[in-house]
Amino acid sequence: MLDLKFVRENLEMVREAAARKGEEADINRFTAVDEQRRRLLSEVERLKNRRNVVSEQVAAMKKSGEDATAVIEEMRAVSARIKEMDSEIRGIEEELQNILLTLPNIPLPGVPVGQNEADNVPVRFFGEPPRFDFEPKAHWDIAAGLDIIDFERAGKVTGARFAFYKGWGARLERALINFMLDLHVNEHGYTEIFPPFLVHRNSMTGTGQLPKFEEDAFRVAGTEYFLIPTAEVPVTNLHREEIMPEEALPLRYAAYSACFRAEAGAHGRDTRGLIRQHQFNKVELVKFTRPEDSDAELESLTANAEEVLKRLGLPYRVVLMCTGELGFAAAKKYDLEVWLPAFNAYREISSCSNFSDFQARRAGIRFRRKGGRAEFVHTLNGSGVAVGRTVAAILENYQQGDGTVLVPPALRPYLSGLRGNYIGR
RNA sequence: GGAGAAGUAGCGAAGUGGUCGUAACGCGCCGCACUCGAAAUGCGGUUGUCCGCAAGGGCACGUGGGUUCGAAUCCCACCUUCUCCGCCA
Repeated sequence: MLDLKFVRENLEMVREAAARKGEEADINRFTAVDEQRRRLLSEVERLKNRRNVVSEQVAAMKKSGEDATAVIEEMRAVSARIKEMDSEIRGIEEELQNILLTLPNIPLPGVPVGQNEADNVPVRFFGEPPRFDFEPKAHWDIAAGLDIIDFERAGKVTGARFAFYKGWGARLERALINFMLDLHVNEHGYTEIFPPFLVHRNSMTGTGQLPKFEEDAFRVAGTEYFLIPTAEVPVTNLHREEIMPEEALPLRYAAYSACFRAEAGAHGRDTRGLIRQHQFNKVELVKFTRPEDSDAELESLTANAEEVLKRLGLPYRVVLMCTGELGFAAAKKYDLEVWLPAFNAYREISSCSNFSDFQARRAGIRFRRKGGRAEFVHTLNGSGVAVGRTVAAILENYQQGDGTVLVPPALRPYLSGLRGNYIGR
């Protein structure tokens, strides 16, 4: 959410920033509602001041035994009018709040202006796409051959876009979660969090998933609980409505969670395999920083996520997202894209974003410098990394001509009982 | 699910219809004094937010309603926490 005063004073910038993100900001309606609110507010405040003054007089009159009936009668009318106006103002303020909640964050300087994927800027590459002396298979075919992931039965039991992991498939998934968490906690200095997988509507609003994107989330019928689309939601909201001392910053959390996404509007895309599931596992990195540190912290967060792919020996590239691809809440974003041989392309496996104070303002997350006023923190997060897509990447990049899959060395300590370093031999 | 208790500033806590939330008091924090320095001590300061060019004013005692000329204080509903009982992985 943007600051009310900031929007009022920078209408053109807000409109432009939204346009560059490919969204529309209804500035005219904002201005109309904002002005109406202020008009009503000064009027009702005058009435309230009168009520306060007169109430004091009533007290004094009663004390000295005077008759206050006339003033009380007058105040009855004033009070009724105040009640009417208060309710009108409440309606106006709700509308204003709803407008503010739908204004997208403003991109940071240095973010390339562009409309779509084509305008993103690759900033660095790691590794080489592997060469095969056989026709490489897609991960779902490899998995079927090894009998380690069962999509068909998941369709029977739950529905499309779900999977059963089985045997070494399940082991591989669990090994990756532990490998990633250990790396971030032991070597990168993050504190491990295991969050709730359901959150209340307020938390979804705090991080920006609501109110605009409700159709992308799963909601538990008859409740205000939502299945989390990412651990970002519970972990960022961990410090909602808090004021922390400056020394507490930066806070760095690493959280495993299952993630649930309705994938509305993705019908027909990535229908096979692990790339786009309704439920997937992810290790998420979340940071709270002082405003002046968020830029550097985004770089280190991205580097931390990259380290996962480096150690697994997976070829990838880092892409700086253009304004049109930033999404609603981000001010700057890098995507890590891993090489998938079956797609003959790089595909997103992590998304690292700086949200500046956008989420902090929505969620009321602040800090106080010594002797200063409370300021909003900056929040950042990034996948460190998506586990299902990592499984896909390992299966495809490490597949062998005989249908087996070599396990990357970094993962072997997490797969006790594996004979000969290959799944399927 | 049943019974009970509680939600006030960064934290603890007082305040039960009208000099008052610039919220007593304590802790913490900031400044000053004392000190070679620190501790201890003393003095002073320290909520947020909104409207307004300003002067000034409004709002907020978990949330939302209600009663009243006037509510932290009375009434209703809801949320959260705690204690006991029941159930339970």
